[in-house]
Amino acid sequence: MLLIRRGLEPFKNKWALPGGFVRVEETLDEAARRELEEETGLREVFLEQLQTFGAVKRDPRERVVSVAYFALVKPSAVTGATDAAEAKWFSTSGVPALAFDHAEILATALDRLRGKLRYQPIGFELLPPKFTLTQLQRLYEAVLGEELDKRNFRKKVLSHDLLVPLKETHRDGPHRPAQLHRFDPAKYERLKKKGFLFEI
Amino acid sequence: MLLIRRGLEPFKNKWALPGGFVRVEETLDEAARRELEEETGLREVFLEQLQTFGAVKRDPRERVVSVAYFALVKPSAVTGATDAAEAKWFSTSGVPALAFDHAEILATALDRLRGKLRYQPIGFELLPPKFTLTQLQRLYEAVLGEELDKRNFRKKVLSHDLLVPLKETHRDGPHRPAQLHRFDPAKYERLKKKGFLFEI
DNA sequence: CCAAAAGTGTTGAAACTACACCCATGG
DNA sequence: CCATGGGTGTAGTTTCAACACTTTTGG
Repeated sequence: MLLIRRGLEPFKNKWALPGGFVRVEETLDEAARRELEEETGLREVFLEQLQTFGAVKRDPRERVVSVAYFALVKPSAVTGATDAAEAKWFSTSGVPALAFDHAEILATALDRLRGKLRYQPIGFELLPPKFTLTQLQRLYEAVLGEELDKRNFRKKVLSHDLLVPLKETHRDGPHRPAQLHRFDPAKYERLKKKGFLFEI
Repeated sequence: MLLIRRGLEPFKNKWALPGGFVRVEETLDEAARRELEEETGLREVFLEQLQTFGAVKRDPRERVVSVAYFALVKPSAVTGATDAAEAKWFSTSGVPALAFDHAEILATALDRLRGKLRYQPIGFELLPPKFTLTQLQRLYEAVLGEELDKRNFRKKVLSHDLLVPLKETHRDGPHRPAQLHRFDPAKYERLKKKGFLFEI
């Protein structure tokens, strides 16, 4: 996940989720996209409203209600040109103490991601356009936090008839090169809309 | 669903979802519970944040962001003493035109309810403490909008080992009386917390 | 005795789990 | 030639869907 180090009080020098204020003339979704682009330079990523946090004292200065969003972003795609003073990618296992109630927000986001991954094909947002089945499996294992059986995983994924094998292979070290795949865009969109039937 | 008829402009005399403003010294959840109690007199019901709606012109007067909640309430439990000038229960099939973007909010809530019903035991919030398996099945059919096979439904529900058959029966017309059941509270709470494993 | 809802089992198909070996390559 | 990850098939078990008749009661 992408965190920024706060430059101002309160919680000065603590890590926090990136965020900002909604403008009067933009929707919540637009505000989230704008902030994300300011932080990462990325557009056109998966972005979804997570939940709204409204505990009374969550900001010690005054009452603040935050509408949290979560985006799925490939770290490799972030070119480094960020808005914030200091921004850094963290893995789910090595999260530092966070400012405000951001730890709670993060936990909620992870729960949601794990839940969604099981019945929606959102994992693919995190992969490059061409990928190997092993990369896809590693992604699922990272998010779900458990190991998956290689043969069963492949059977399941391929049974959805969503992946197109490419003519290219991915060479990576002293072993047999891996078949590259991409999504069938039409089928992918249909599944994403309907939401249904993924489950690994 | 419970709708109220608006007494003031804008959308005067249109039906709308019940709602109100969050106070500075209360959380969002507290505000939702307070409003619900003012409308229906009910406390201790299932209540969950749905989503936050923030389109720019959703209220023609000024910019308003609404944090929508949905509650599961037995209409029979509402004693009639409501806050609003006119309140009425509607079925999902006979919804009138709604004020603001409330039709969108309602559609979102129904989607969520249908989704949740499949993997969380929330349907039970809508039943009396003692109920028959047929009542439970009717509830699932109403929410999911499809007919279910009686034998398969019973097998599935009973397999969760969540229901306790009572000594009483439910007499209701010229036919065999139905066995009444209640939930095993401990198992029910555990399932509700964990969320997992329901699926009909 | 009749109408109406309650209650109950089986079978074939499909999906899931567990599991072990050969393949192609770079060094 | 060897170490490394890529790739493949099967069998036993479990779960799912489809389907029809008997039971108990009130009128």
